[in-house]
Amino acid sequence: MKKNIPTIRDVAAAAGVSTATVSKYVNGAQKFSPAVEATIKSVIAQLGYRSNPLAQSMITGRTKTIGLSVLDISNPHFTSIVKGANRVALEHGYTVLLVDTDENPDRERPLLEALSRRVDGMIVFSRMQEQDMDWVVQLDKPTVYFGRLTDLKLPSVSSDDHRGAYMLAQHLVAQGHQRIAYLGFSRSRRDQERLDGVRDCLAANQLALATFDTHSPSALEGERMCSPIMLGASHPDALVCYNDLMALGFMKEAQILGFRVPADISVAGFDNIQFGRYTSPPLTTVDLQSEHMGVAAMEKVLAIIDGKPTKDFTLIEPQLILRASTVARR
Amino acid sequence: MKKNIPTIRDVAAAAGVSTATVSKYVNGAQKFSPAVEATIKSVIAQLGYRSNPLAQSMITGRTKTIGLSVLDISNPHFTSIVKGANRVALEHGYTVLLVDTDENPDRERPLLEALSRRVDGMIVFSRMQEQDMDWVVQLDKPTVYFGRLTDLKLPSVSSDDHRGAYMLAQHLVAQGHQRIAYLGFSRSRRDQERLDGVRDCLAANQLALATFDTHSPSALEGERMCSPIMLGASHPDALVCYNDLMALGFMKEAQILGFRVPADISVAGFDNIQFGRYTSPPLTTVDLQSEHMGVAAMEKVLAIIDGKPTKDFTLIEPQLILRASTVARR
DNA sequence: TTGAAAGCGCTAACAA
DNA sequence: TTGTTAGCGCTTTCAA
Repeated sequence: MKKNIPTIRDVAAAAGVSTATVSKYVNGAQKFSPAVEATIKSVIAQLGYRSNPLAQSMITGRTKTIGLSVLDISNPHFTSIVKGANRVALEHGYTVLLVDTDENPDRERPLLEALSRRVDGMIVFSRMQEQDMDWVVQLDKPTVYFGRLTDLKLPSVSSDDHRGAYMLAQHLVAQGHQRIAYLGFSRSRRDQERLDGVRDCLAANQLALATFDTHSPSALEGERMCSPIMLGASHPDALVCYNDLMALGFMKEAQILGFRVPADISVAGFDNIQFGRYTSPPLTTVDLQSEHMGVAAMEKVLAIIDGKPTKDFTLIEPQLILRASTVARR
Repeated sequence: MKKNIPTIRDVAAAAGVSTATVSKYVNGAQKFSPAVEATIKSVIAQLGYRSNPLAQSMITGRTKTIGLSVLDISNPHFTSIVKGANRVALEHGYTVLLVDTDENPDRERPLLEALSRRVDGMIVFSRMQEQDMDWVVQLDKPTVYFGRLTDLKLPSVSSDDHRGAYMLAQHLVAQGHQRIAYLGFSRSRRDQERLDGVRDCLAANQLALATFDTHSPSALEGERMCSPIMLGASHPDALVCYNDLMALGFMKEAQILGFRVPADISVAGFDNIQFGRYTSPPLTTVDLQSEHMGVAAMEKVLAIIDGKPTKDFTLIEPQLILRASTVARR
């Protein structure tokens, strides 16, 4: 079953032309005499020749591949990002080299360093501190970063987490909630923005904020933190979770503990993952436009590669999605 | 900011040795005199040299990359497959080149043909008919296929859908359900197996099966099909859905229509996606071991590449996950 | 243990 | 329009 894959030389020989001519024909680089064109065409068809992208890439330095690094593909937020980015890549004739760092920061650097040599550009979602990421810039490869950057000179795409959080908190306050709590994930960069957004809004309304933290941005952590939050002397009347996964876990556990959502406690999250629609009650959330973020990031990195103009920073507007997991208190 | 990336020649020159020596050193191909080894080592560190994987690949013909093609990355079933496959790949020093065909069969062939030249092996989840896939074999690239194959000579990994469906049906029958229906997705290969599994079990129990079909394996389709199923002269007392997404959509819509799950109708799906735990009621399902399928497929393709022995066909045992969306009728 | 030399399959000047 | 030639950065005989 071993086939001897035909090379450009085989085609050239069989067609009685030079390899350069075949190369130009394959790349549609110019016009040819009808005779030559016909011969080459038929020889290629007959031999089943296809150019070797590796050899091609080595010379041109372009791989038509974009590296995309995410923290955990099984989190629907990242899945949507991949979905959006992949669609745009495909439309432009690129493929996506996926890297799932599995929430393991130690993996990121070696993985990305290796990646950078095999792709034309990269899109990076990282949990590293900004000051620890200078090496990414040194990689000297068009790279788009997810999130806000203060010093690092990298183009980026970010959701407006502070704004989204503020909007959500504003809504909870307007609904008459008095004892609002935040269940965060402090290892994330975005956690602080969300926390600040909620806190700023509550402060403006003379309300205090209780905070809790988790070890991972997962439903299981939401479940685990439920009893500490709910079974104290008094419990919050509204809980903002770092993301929808946590909110899902929390709601489930709260119901097991005998609490009613939203009667006893309103619950909300971030991301607007599709599954928030299918819980009972459906989940109020801040739509960070994950898929759009993926689209924007891919468009940006492709623009950079093509030398087209593009903004250094793209901020994506969040949207508040109101569902039945939050309810007016008066 | 343009850095002149050092090549093996730069290293050789700076170290006063030949490129061949550097190459051997980098690949740890043999022993060296301490002096040479030390020099090369320090020069490499100083120049920040890293070998160009493209050039390397062109010569060796190995890219350390596995292509993985799925139908829709936003379906958690596929997400889990990717997760499992990616983990194994990483452990073996490989990366995953992801292809999301977006449930578009026309895309598969060109995408896979292009992919095949850039990877050492492929793992393919397809919606194409077996007889239309001979070209995959012709690609002459180690390829593992997801699903059962009758004629095509390709190693494969499959869930035992018939078995899982039978188990689920058996359970529903044992619970005393009399009017069981199946909400399928006939475009999928696996649909027939699941349908047969349910039907075989019901036939063995002298029970009839009503069937319905959908256009896509999605929650939205589950929602859409709810009224046709529930608002006829009589409705089923149990519904088996093609997958969990459909079941989630169906349950939500049924509740909106005023039905209680499982009191009015038991509902079950396939895949055991993590979100089935967070609905009310939580979803009974057949765990097809998606992540394990990804692991098995990646292990298989790597084994083939390494020339290690591996079975042509791996069948993965399903597991019935009982939750509150199904209930005894007597 | 080390190096010289011949490519891998292709592209990119430049000439013809 | 077509061909010649010189590599891209690396590995791999084979000889020293």
